[in-house]
Amino acid sequence: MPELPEVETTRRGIDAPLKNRVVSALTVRNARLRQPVPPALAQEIQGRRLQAVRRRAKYLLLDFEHGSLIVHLGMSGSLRVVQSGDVPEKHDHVDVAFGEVVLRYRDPRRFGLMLWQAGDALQHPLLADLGPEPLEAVFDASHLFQVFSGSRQPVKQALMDAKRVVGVGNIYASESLFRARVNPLVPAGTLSRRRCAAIVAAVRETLLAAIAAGGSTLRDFVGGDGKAGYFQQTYFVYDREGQPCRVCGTVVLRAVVGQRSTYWCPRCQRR
DNA sequence: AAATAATCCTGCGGGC
DNA sequence: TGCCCGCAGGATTATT
Repeated sequence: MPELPEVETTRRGIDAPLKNRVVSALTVRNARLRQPVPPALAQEIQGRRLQAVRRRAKYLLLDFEHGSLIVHLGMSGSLRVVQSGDVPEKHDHVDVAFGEVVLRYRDPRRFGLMLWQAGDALQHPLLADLGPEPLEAVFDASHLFQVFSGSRQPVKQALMDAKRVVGVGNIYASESLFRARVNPLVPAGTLSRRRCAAIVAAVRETLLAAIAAGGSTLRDFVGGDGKAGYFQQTYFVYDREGQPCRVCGTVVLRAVVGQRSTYWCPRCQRR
């Protein structure tokens, strides 16, 4: 499911082929996403030139000079660049045509979003209150220590809270805590600054490794026919309940924390 | 105020 | 084999 690395890989995949092209048409086959695709979207973007594709958290921002098309892939969304004339399939809900080149949005579960924000995209209510980007310098041990202080939430859950830091979803929360050797059930507020530093480093490593893996195993975002944007990775603990830890061989455990499956190695992550 | 539950939706795997 | 059930997951909203 698209976590930050998949979204970033998507951004890189679609930016080059679409940048500086002018929108010729918008086709909405099914507007019923998590929120409806705005009826006025076509008139906002038609005839306008795409300046760049940015990412904030797991949102993609397709910037035009007067505003941005905000896209979220939800659980099952993907974007790919196809040729006009390529026949859409069942869950291909939206096409943004740039002449012969078409950005095609597919989302079987329709948890995704496609919205318009005039002016500065970061002012949109969904984006305005987000925490720092995990790959930027403001996300550091002091920040994490500060936003964890006083919290009795399990650190795994706290790490997934977008007000504290964005872009750490369920898979990479477990993976990052494994790398940091921190037990996911430990209350966030009890972690020392030093252990917060370990988590910060681990989050960065985990996300960067996943982005690199996405880059290297990239299923073409342009043309082709595969599942755009998803890449399979080898995980340390995620979805490995009952299997041996890749580091020490101890059986990986699973628990539900804040309604989400959480995986860890009880030996590598003792506290 | 903070923790927990429910919600949106479809595909898929397991059990019978 | 086929059907039903439950689960998965991101992020918001409602409820306790």
